[in-house]
Amino acid sequence: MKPRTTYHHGDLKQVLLDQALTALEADGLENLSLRGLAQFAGVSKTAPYRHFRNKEQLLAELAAEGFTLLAEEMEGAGTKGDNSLCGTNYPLSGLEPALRAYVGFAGKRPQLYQLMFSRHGYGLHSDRCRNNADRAMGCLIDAVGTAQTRGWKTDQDPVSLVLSVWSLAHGWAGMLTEKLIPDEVGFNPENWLESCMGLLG
Amino acid sequence: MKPRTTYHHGDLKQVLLDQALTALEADGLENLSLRGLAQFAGVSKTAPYRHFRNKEQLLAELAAEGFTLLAEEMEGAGTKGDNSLCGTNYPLSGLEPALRAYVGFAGKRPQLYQLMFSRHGYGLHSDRCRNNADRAMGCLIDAVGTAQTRGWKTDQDPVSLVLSVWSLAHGWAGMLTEKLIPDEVGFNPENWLESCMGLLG
DNA sequence: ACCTGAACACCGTTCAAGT
DNA sequence: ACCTGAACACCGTTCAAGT
Repeated sequence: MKPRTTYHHGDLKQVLLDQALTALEADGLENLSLRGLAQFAGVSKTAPYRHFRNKEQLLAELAAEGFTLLAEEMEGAGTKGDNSLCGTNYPLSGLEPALRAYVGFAGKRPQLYQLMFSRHGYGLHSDRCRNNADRAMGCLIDAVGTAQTRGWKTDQDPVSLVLSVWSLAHGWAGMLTEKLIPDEVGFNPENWLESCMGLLG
Repeated sequence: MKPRTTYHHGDLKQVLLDQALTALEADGLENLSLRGLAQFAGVSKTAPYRHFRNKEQLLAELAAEGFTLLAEEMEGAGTKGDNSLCGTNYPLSGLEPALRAYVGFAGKRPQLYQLMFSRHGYGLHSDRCRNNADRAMGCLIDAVGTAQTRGWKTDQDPVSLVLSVWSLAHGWAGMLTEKLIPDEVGFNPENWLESCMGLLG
């Protein structure tokens, strides 16, 4: 954007990643180009190759940043059960804030969410992705486990139950990020969460 | 592929669509090119523009074909309740085959499923998409409605309930098409359906 | 009514060369 | 250690011209 005075940029890698996130959310993955990012950073078209093996690796690092954000959001959501509209003694009181945080993240950063969970293995290859994905999943696992100790769906296998609950959250996230529900229906994250809890409860 | 003898192809539009589906499932959307399709059909790079306004419109027609397939699959699934492992008098006996058909479609044609439900409005613009999507959704609505008349979740709003059930199915479809669950977990459509019914039941 | 060829404005990526 | 410029092999798309 602004021309620089030194031959070396100094902070190119992070600028490229930051701008990649901005451009991703603004224009979508299909309009994200390495050349465009380079131009924004005021650098030649091939300069990004000094910091990323290729486009895919840049996207993988972006996905890794996304998993870090998701983990922080989930861990800060109070899944221990202090944040529920239904009262703290309700078995699902920890699950509700966890689902709210998860789907809220998808709603705030739809394109990043889609990138993180798209095939191509953006979310699989790096340890950083895996570790932070595990942190986020850990919140869900804890919340489901707590609910089971309080008598919820005690006949179900814990692993199956977590996967089913995650499916529900991932599905709703997909409907949001892909804009599948017409505006006329008038649904939003909060009233969906309500009907979601109704389905689970 | 094979060179043709007449100046006019005769069947170009459908050949392009057929090959688009084949190439989509084989190599993914990001590797699907109009020029590649034209070359396969043995035609110049610009010939496809005689049949489609642009690449997006070809993809939209492909998505429309997908919704037709999905509707047929769902309507043939016996959602009236004759096809359940749990017995025909179980309230959810119609929901089970509907979910199996829906997720089965996603598992068989993952890339087409993703295209149909991706943003860009591939699934929104044409009436043909909408009509067939409505047919498929109708099966789900019927199955949920039947379950409610048999006493399942009678306190829930029918529309919310359908959306939640659809979220669950769409979420599982996403996990399949995006290969989110490691093979080690050993999950497949059939044992997921079981745990899914456990969550709902 | 349908197909072609040249042309334009984009891509990702490689590589030898510059600082 | 990092950045550049030319070059290559791709894209989607337009348009005047061909059959």
